[in-house]
Amino acid sequence: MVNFDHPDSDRMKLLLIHSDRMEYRVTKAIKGIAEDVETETDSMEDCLVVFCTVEKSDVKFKDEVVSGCLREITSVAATLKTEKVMLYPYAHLSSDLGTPGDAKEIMRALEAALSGSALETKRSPFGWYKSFDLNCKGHPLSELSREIRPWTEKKKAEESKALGSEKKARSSWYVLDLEGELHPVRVEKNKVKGFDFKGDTQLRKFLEYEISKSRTAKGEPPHVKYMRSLEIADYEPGSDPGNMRFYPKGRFIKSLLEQYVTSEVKAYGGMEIESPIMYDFEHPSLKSYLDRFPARQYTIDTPDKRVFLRFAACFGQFLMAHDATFSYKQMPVRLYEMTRYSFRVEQRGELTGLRRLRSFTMPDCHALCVDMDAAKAEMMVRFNLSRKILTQMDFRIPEELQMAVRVTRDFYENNTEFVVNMAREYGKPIVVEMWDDQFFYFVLKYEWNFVDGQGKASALNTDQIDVENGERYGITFTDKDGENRHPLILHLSPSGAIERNIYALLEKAYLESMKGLPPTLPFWLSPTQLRLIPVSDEQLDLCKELADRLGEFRVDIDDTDRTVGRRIRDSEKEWIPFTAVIGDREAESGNLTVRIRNREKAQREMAVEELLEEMGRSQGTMQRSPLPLPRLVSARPKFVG
RNA sequence: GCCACUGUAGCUCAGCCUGGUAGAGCGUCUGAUUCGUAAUCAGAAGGCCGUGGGUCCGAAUCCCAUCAGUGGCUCCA
Repeated sequence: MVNFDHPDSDRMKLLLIHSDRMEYRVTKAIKGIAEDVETETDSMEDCLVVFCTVEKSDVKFKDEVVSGCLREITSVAATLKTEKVMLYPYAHLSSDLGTPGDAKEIMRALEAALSGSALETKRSPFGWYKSFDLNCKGHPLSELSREIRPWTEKKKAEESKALGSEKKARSSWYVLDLEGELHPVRVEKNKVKGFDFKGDTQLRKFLEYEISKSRTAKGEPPHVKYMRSLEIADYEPGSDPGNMRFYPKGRFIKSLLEQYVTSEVKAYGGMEIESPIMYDFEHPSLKSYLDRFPARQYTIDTPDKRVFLRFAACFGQFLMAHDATFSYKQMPVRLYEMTRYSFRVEQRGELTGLRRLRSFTMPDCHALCVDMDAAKAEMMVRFNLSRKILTQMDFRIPEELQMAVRVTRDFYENNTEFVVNMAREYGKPIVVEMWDDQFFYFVLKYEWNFVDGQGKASALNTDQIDVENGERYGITFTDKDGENRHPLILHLSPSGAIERNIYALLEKAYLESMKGLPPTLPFWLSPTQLRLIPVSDEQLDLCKELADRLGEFRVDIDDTDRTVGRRIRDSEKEWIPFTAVIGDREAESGNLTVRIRNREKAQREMAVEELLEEMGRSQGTMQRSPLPLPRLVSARPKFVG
């Protein structure tokens, strides 16, 4: 389905002949479409004759087609060392012609463009039957055909336009401390200078990653092995790179995270909606938005049009907001969607494991605000929402995440107090990247970044103050004075991509293991929370009873025909937080001997009630969900190795 | 997207340099074992050597292309 090029029929076709002499004579006008002619005959010597056919779909991308043709013709002419070109409209290269009117327009534009270059150009008239004499030089390059793909041309043009604006985006880097002092930072020998990090190596590493491009990575990131050995996710060679498969345990973890984030955003006041994943390239609002960015969308052909896959929920929510009626009294209006999926065609070299994907699941919550004061106040509400969500996912804030604010100089100078206050709320110094001009649709965005063991930084949450799209999408609200105004829009992803949360959790576990602690997942996300191991078949029924009694948690039973030691090992390799061996002793006493992961060789005898309490404390108030796999380990397929 | 490296059994890898019958451990299956906190024993099955071309009497091995993965660069709405 995914297809970057037009189908074969959707191409401007050129046939190029390197000729000693070309001469034509008009014979009969075709009624209704013939151009006026000044001369009935014309000729050219030692030239490149270009037969051109304008196809139906070229019409949508006239400029791109003309510039593509110009590029091809001038390049061929240069190769052949000729400076003369004869354009010859030739309908017979296509079975899907454009209209004569469009064809004439494109032909004329092409003629003008060629004349504007160094080439001497003639064109035979459009809409006439003609006779012609043409000889061909006959050398290997004297007969060539070219196809101009308007879609590709358009993409190239968009890319260069957007990349151009990115290149111009010059920025300065600072660390903002809690006293509100802005410390300019610079790079010397791959080390960041200008601020005393006072042992906050993660913040220092983050800055080094951001501005000094220093990379300490060796080998693949550790989460890749974990994601496979824990049967969470895996590469899918049958898809496009960056599109992963999720095994039952991975789907389960992802699903719990999705449910949790959604429940928090709803509690904050986000109205959950659902929007299409694909959008029309030719929709005017979308078009000008896309022009802002390099073309990194998946595109697909529908039976009737060419569409792109969304890269966030912006379009769906903005188009919905455009048609909604609301006033300052209902604001801020908060729209929310857990996008499964958003798509970005990230560069091949940037795709590793779960850190960055081409299809990903991202919560996206927009708040429509009446003015800048309201936007700033709302941003702080969401700031705390993000903090709660990421804290519950087990990230320690501010220690484990590094905050960066990207802001225009103008906005910073007028809102210094606001930014300083954000740093204070965050609880430690933050990185500030300041642009001299506004290149994107927002004047301020912040994000919290996770720095992994290899020193690579990835943004988790982010929120932005968007000053453009209210107008671009024609979103309006009625203000107190009865006037219609465009809202400011906040773009929040309170957790960032869910897949990236899993990446960060796994990398965090690896960092723990480097300190000599067993790697773990948060209790509430562990697919199995308690494993029961019957010493022999005789205890299997007792295990089933116990599993039922502990049924508010996810309990499974390793009934395989292996030694106890081996089953303990398997349980530890699965990172199961609680493991209990059930033998005659337990059958008699009614108590459990529980092995607790994440504590130094903790092995305790406890009553069932005690264990329930202990697990209840670990669970807290977090989402619960039943076991995603058969309760008996012997009944499970193995998905990886 | 660019440069480099890698691709052999479900998994991890040896074999490739120097072309000539495809190997190990783990996992799986079968049998034995009913076991007390990180690997019970024995046997068997399992391979278009990523894919497509080329060179050669002969290719896992040499050459080209392509796909996939990894590192670096670039990039990250």
